[in-house]
Amino acid sequence: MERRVRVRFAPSPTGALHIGGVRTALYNYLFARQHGGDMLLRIEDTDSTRFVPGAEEYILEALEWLGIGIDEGLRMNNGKIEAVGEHGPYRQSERREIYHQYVKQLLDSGHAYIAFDTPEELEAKRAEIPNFQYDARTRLAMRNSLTMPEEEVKALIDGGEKYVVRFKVEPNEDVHVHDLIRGEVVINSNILDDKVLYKSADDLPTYHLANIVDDHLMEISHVIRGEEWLPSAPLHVLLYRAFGWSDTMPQFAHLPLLLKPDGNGKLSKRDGDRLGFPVFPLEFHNQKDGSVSSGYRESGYLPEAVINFLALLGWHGTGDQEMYTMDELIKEFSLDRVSKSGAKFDYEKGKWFNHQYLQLRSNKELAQMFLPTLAANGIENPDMQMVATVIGLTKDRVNFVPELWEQTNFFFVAPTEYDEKSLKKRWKEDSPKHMTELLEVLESAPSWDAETLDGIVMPWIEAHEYGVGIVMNAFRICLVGAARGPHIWAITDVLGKDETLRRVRTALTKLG
RNA sequence: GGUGCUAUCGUCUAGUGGCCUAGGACAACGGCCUCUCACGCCGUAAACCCCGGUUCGAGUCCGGGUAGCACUACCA
Repeated sequence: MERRVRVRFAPSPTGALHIGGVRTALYNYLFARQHGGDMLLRIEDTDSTRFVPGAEEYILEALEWLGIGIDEGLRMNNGKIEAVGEHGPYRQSERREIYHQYVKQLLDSGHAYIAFDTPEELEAKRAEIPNFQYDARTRLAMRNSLTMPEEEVKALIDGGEKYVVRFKVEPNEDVHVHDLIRGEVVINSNILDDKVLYKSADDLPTYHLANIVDDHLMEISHVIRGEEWLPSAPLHVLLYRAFGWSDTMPQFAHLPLLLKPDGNGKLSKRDGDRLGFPVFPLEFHNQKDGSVSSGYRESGYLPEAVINFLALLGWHGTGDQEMYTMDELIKEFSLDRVSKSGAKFDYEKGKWFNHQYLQLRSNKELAQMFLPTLAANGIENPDMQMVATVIGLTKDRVNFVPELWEQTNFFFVAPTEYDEKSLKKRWKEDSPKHMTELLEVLESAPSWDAETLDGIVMPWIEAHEYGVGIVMNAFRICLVGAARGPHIWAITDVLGKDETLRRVRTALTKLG
């Protein structure tokens, strides 16, 4: 009775893919891979009014960047969207005909009915009656096929009257939902309303109907989605039953929500710019309202860092391990180790993860990634060997690739001014004298490498009792422009003899 | 308002009745390293929501309370 594991990620193309959605996709992916099953991607675009152009491409591109592979449905292939699989189409807007027959099935079996109440009428009703709900207690007082003669219903439809199909929820029944994370959840059907399943206005089903029909037809075995869906899970159970699909109903797992780092509530798309960190994987240019939202990729995040960070927001392995590769996650992940409570989004930890993964990347690779930042600072066609070297010297002090510039700028551009604080603390009365003498010592260096320089400079300092700190810090200011940076001989090594001496002379002129 | 879910350091979490004088990580703080700034290393501070019950024994099980969150659309 073991069923092939088939899971799906089914976003709506209503904008950029929220980071919480990314985590849902990730958990689905990990679960599928672990069980040797299939990960499907389906687009749920049944609300034509909320469609945002470019959102679909964005979602697919984001998943591709993160390494969340799609086995079936829609996916990116060389920058183009492709559909793979035998259960298509994978866009709900292209599945109209499929839904028609299932709407009819429910209508014919008496599990659903046609309703003509307009949105305005319903709004008025809700204003008039507190806590109004379209259900077993009220539907007989509304304009629907339960209260109107068959001929009238037909006449209205033929006359082009807009209508919806509602699910007929039987009252007072305890509906059981078995959740893989939360256990048994019981909800009485009285609190469920007769949900709209289909709207004739745009000839499209609503989420609930489309979702159940598609999951059934696509042979989904496990529905792993956000906790916001838990309240409607009983409705879905009832729908499976109405269709006669109870025996193949997928298992449910409702994931804890991602919460705002400050205050309370679930993390929303707006929190990103408000709190100063991205809530989207990629930068998104909303073609509908012209807004631009920052993304993890553009902020300098490595995909593996985002994956690791997200994986641990709501899930934890058996030990104290924090660093996980995707393969390790696939091996270790399990739904019963997913937390039940919501997780506040901790951006600081995300930065730490990126720092860790940055150290794992090769200097050569990082040099390539650093190119745009260099270009932005006027450094074109740099010596890549040299770039890799300076990155090796400084990468352990940054969290993001672009931050490398602050650490390495002096390697590319000689200081034109000198940091005042450093000067005050490290540039002493004797410094000009020391630097002048140092110049001579360096000139006489038989070769230009750390060992040699250290071998002649240190004894010279000692012989005159100048103090290592005093001399070296002044020297550092000449080369860097401030009291910071890697080991001094590492700097001279990259700069070379000519440039090193030139910088000391310049400093001598400027600082006196 | 109704229904549901949840509840361990500031944050993410470990903990499935004795191994818990509650462990790890991020952040914070202190120290070490050192020519500087960092990194790194070492250390410190920091939590079982409350009240009952079960039990020889409860962070862990049960009940109640409280709080937070989600849902309550012809949105997903």
